[in-house]
Amino acid sequence: MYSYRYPHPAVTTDIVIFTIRDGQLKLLLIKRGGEPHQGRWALPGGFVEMDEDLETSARRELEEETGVSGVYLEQLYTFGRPDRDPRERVITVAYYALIPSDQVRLQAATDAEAVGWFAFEELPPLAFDHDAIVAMAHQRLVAKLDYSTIAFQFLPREFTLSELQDVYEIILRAEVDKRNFRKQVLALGKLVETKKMKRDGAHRPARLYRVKSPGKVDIIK
Amino acid sequence: MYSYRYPHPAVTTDIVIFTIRDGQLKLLLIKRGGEPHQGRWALPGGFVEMDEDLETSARRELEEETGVSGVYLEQLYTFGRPDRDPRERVITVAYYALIPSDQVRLQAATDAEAVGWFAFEELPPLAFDHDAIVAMAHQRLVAKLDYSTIAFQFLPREFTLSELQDVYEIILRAEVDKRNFRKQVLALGKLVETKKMKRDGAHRPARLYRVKSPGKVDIIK
DNA sequence: GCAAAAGTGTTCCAGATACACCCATGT
DNA sequence: ACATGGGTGTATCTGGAACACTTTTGC
Repeated sequence: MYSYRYPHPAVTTDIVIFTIRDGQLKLLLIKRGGEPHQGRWALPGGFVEMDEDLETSARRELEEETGVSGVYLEQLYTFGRPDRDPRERVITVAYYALIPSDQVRLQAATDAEAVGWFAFEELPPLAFDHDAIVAMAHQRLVAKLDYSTIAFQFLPREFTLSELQDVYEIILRAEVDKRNFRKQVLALGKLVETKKMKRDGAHRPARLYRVKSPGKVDIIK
Repeated sequence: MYSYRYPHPAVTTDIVIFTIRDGQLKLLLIKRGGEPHQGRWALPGGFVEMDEDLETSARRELEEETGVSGVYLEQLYTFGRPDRDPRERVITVAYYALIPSDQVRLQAATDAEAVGWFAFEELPPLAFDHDAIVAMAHQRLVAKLDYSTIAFQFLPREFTLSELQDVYEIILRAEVDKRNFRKQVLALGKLVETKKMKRDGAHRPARLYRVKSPGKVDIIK
């Protein structure tokens, strides 16, 4: 037992994990195994341990659910309405993560019945206030697409410009002009072309590019 | 005594309170009355009560220190390094607030030796990791100046365009072209002119304006 | 009448937008 | 040979930047 002179809230981290798969923006949810909201889908997350940093806690949860590490992770917002969890006062520091589309391999989740990727457009009802967290994460993602190089984080180490354009079109839900897109993205000077080409069908092969400083997200406006 | 099966961190809110006074960007600090960091300057803040929302907690601290309410307040970031407070694990949800320059009247602080406004450019050494919090708040403020109407929050109900321009010049530490500034700010359609003029010296009186929706901060880009 | 801040338009430039055809490949 | 996605350049538009003089007041 741990005792304090004043009441202390519980603190958790929850993570909105985005990826792009099958031409859709998807996010990872786990089915809750216990009460409250048993059987409902929820964001992966858990209690912050006393000797770990908030971001460390989020990365730990992320790795437990997806097996991935070293991906882009950013603190989103802290949610603390007193009634957001019926058990006790729980304040959650929400993060969001972007997983390259080739690194998606789910783990057997420890404390959840099931894990699944859901299209952002077709989410099931979520536990707690997780719909508000997801909404804010999506808003942040869309905003950052515009003024940062965050989109690169969805792609594998080497990728074609068309694949990069797809990321933008899927997230923005809008078509992008190919010539302008290539001009602008190359003008950023953040990409280098490789000597490799990608061949995947009855058409001209596409040049593969990679990011000059992978993992780094730059502000570009 | 309050007991838990697992250890719980303490949670506080700290507030970076900005105002503009004497042609300078200033922020409010309190001198710590107790250990740790006794006698050092620190951000106002305190423990979150179990039945209050995080923003409510921040507003309560704000009102205790400055007597102001109803001002702009926004969550900034949550800081939770395990060693940021030597007493126990303390996670702080940082907010920042903007006080109109005519509403500054300090209260007798309850748990602090002294309270004072400091120019942002000449801050004393701060307690805990408060320098990092202040740096992030300033960065956010500068960024928001560019793509939102946040600057209006520094001004009284009625103000001149020159006063508004001063806010930008002080925060950006750069001169702004008067004609372009007025053109752009009026084109936003967020201001209405009043019939009043401000007379304050041996020069032409200035038209007073007010914000169409005070309290509201719009994204403008 | 002079000092001091308020108020006012136009030109220029750069970056964003719109737009259509040829290329390399697999079948 | 044809279907498929890859790759490329120019003209136009628009919003931002630069820039100087007249007006109204208090003393």
